[in-house]
Amino acid sequence: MTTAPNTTTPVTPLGQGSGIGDMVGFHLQLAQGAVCRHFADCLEELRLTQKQLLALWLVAEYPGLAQTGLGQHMHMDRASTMAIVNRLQARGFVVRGKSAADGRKQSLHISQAGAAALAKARQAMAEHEGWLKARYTAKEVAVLIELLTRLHG
Amino acid sequence: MTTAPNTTTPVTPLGQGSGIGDMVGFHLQLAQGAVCRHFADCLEELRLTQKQLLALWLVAEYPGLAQTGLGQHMHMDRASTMAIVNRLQARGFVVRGKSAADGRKQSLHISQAGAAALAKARQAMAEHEGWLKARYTAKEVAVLIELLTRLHG
DNA sequence: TATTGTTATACTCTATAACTATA
DNA sequence: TATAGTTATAGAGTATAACAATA
Repeated sequence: MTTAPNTTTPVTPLGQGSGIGDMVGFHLQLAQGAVCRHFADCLEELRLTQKQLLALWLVAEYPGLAQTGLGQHMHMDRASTMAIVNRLQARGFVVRGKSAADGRKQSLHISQAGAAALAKARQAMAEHEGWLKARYTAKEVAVLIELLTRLHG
Repeated sequence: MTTAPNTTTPVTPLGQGSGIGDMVGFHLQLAQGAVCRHFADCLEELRLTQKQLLALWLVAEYPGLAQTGLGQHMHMDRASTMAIVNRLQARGFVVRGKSAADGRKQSLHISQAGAAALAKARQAMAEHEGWLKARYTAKEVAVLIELLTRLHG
């Protein structure tokens, strides 16, 4: 037995019928998905994902950062951090060195090629963030960032 | 040549030095990651991911929904939707039928086991959302949902 | 021709476990 | 003992391409 077709079903992203629209988690998930897709379009040429660019950016900002430190900044465990750094290193964007003070730790640095890629990525990021922020006022952007920071800060 | 160790590097999630903290996309990514991890903890017993629960919930809310319709609600393409529905079907939570009106379309329905799992998931979701919303006032929750809806709506 | 579902394939991210080395 | 890195492995999600069935 089949029911009526749903060609007339309204495509309201998250309906209010059963409280599904009241779940912040679902809204966050869909918003992140939309932003991630647009990010991928903007950085298609550089072939950098959100995670990869964030890692590259952080290594540039904190020269000599260890992998565990990078993982703490990005809220990732050791194995996940390894995977990201491996990809950046394979493309020659990041250099692994030994920490002078603690032999167990890595000392991550951005390479010349990495710095060049980061510079290009920053331009693409500006376009991407412009698209994102176009739907907000400056004050709303600040509010959104503050509210999101309460979740990951 | 190695640089100084970074044991003293402050773990400020997104520093302000190079504008990285001004990127909404990064904040969104980290927030979604944190929420996703807590979601996984709360729904560990049911072994349902955010995507799987959202799909199950939508099928329950729109009986007879086709896979393309489900994909539109969740902003996913056909192949990605297939993967989600396959997992739900493999666990007996969702039933595939043929649409009576359009032979090309599926007619998705929730099963009895799926409804039971959804009921349990709703309780776990309440705990999860409570944890999430504990850091906001009711008005802030409404603002956050509205701002996120502008991204995926 | 266009749409829907399907399969195959590949890549990214995530996580766990076990191992090595260093503290 | 604890920490940092590494490797192997597995699962989830995402995406593209090609194909069959139906409109």
